[in-house]
Amino acid sequence: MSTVAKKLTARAIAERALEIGDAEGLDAVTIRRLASDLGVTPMALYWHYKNKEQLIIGMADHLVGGFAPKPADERPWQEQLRDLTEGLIRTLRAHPCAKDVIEQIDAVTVPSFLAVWDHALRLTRAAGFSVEESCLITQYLLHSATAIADATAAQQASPSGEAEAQRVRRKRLDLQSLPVESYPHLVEMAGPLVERKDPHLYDTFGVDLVLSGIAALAARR
Amino acid sequence: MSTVAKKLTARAIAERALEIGDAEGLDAVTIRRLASDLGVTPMALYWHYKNKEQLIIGMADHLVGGFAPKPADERPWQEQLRDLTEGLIRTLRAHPCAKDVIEQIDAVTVPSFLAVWDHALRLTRAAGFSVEESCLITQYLLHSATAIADATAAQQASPSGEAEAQRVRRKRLDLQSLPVESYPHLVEMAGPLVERKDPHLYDTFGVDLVLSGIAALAARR
DNA sequence: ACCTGAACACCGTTCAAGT
DNA sequence: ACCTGAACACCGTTCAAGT
Repeated sequence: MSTVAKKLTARAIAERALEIGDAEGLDAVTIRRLASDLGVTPMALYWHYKNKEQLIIGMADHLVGGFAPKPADERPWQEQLRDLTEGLIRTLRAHPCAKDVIEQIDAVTVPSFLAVWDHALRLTRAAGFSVEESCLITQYLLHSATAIADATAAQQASPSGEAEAQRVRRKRLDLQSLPVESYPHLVEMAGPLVERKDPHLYDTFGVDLVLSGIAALAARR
Repeated sequence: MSTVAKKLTARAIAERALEIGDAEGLDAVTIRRLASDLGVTPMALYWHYKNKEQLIIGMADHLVGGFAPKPADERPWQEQLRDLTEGLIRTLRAHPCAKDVIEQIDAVTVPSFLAVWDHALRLTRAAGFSVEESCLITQYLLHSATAIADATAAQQASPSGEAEAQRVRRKRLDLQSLPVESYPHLVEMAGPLVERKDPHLYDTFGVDLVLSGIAALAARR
């Protein structure tokens, strides 16, 4: 698999793990599979990561490592927070397995994410929210960004990509064959519910949804 | 383990799986462990669920089966949507493993969830949103409700509950020992970020956050 | 219809040993 | 410092067979 015999480093391992996860799903990222791809013994990986949890943290770190929030400036916090959110979404969207990676770990353990989070906290504090409220809002923001990025990410091929398309068709048929009198809206909206989402709608409408909620609460204090 | 030798049904299996998941985390829910708890061979479960994915769907179904949305009434959609959201949160909060269960499957495959979803779609349509927008909003609502419920759920004991408390203390110390000049807010807010959340704050502020975002977008169309 | 037994092809991880 | 080999204690799942 590895022709050049690249040097085995924590970074190289995380990169290969992300490639596998993006192409075949996070479930395919296995210590043994990863080692075999890297032309090495499974145990070799334990030198660089103490266990699989640390490896996934490494994946997350490499994932958001590509994103650095702009430094603080003089614009209103709303604009800066939108910038941050959109940047995060763009970064996460580059990796189909981003959502699964983020879900499996605690964001607070990811080194490269600390700067993003601190920045977000500064903005919500500047908006007038309390400490507890800021914690809630920033966690909520991460959640929402992840969901938005995932809904429009490049198609993730569980097995072959063709099998995935098959599953989508199956699910739409399941929805459409539901009793119309019980679930009128599900039947009517089966297509949009199940198919790949329009990135533009999510980038504008989705981000608006999240940020205008925050703005509304900031305005009423 | 089982003294009464209860009849083995899909329902009994899902219930036991939820008990294990709530007490020890979803990772502890294993076909073999579950079978042993039920006093039966692992293969016996395959009669009732075709594979593990179907079992987890069964768990989700049993989870939200305890919640039925109130029938449509004449109140404004905002109030009805808030009712729905709060009901969903209360239901999910009863199970510490609810979040992990929901994350592992597609909500559209959970029978008992279809009624909830159809109801939510009706309300967003009534609010004037388009088909695509309604899909986005209802998925977003499920996500947010799950996150809110999880943040305030009964403590989930990974190993013993004591080990979990240990992890929390560790993480707070990690945050507090970060360089203050680089991450001033993380250091300052280490406690609130890492500790169990105040249910009241999440129930009011958190739900407000989500619903006021929806209301704001509805108002501007 | 409902369950068992044995087997297959995997996992993550430990521990001692090599270089 | 960095990697290997062998072993342990698990997984989910299939398939044939029992009642």
